Amino acid sequence: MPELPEVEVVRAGLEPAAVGAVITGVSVFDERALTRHVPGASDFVARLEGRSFTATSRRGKFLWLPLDDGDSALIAHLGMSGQMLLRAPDATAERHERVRIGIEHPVHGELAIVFADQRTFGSLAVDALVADGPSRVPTQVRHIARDPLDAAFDDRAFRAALSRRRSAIKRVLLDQSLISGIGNIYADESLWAARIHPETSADALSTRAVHRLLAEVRLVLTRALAEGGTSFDAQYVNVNGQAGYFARHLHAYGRAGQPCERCGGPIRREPFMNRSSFFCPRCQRVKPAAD
DNA sequence: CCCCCTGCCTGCGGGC
DNA sequence: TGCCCGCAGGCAGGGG
Repeated sequence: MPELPEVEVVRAGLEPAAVGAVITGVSVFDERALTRHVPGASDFVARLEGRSFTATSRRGKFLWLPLDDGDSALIAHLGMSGQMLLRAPDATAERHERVRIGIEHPVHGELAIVFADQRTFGSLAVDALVADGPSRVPTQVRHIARDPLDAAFDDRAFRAALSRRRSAIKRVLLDQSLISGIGNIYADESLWAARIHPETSADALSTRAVHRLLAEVRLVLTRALAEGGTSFDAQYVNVNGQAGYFARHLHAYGRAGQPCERCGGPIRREPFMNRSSFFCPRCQRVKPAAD
């Protein structure tokens, strides 16, 4: 599923092909892929054709490519099953192809950026860039917090925010307005690594436990990125259609009933926010470990 | 502000 | 074999 590492793999894959490329044509096959672009398909197309991409950027699970008008960007959110694929300009349609953006790159020549999405939770848009401190972000990204791999992420402010929250720590990790880029998989993996029960009240975590958790979040995300992300099925692939390899390194997520690799006890699966939490009830206690 | 809930979608696999 | 249903889950928006 596309969380921070997967979106970053896609961003990095688009970068060499997209930056400096001119948009030669845009085809919208399914308007549901433009739910984030309120003015509709014809406006979307008009704002892209003839423009060039000047960069690629990402915050949390949002990625965007600024345009050469200097004031707008193509933004993409992959939802659960969105894919951004680089294809030959005449490549046959993908199974769930929603949008195709033809580009001409000064070095790589003609290419197509294909947005395919089985469950249509993802979408594209052209959005205005607005100031956000020293940087500029699309308006739709303004409310998204910096992610834990961002140098400007404020650990102290995060800890202070946790101390004011009584929600379960896992729920807080999934709140993109507080810390972005973490989804169900990496929340479970980080909590397992930090030995924190997902239902622990955020305000019950010691300063030490918060630091441990942040360190594990960063380790998990960094390792997953190095492995090209987590792929369970065909839903997550990079821009060349290849799966990532981090699934083989998961310690908790998807391992219900299998032995915890730390203590040997069985990993438990529990319903959580209309999905599941995977954790080790023996080494992840509701009370944070006193260390 | 904080918290909680719902709607948005499709494909797959298990159960009968 | 074929049907039904549960499940996967990020995010926006609205109500309390």
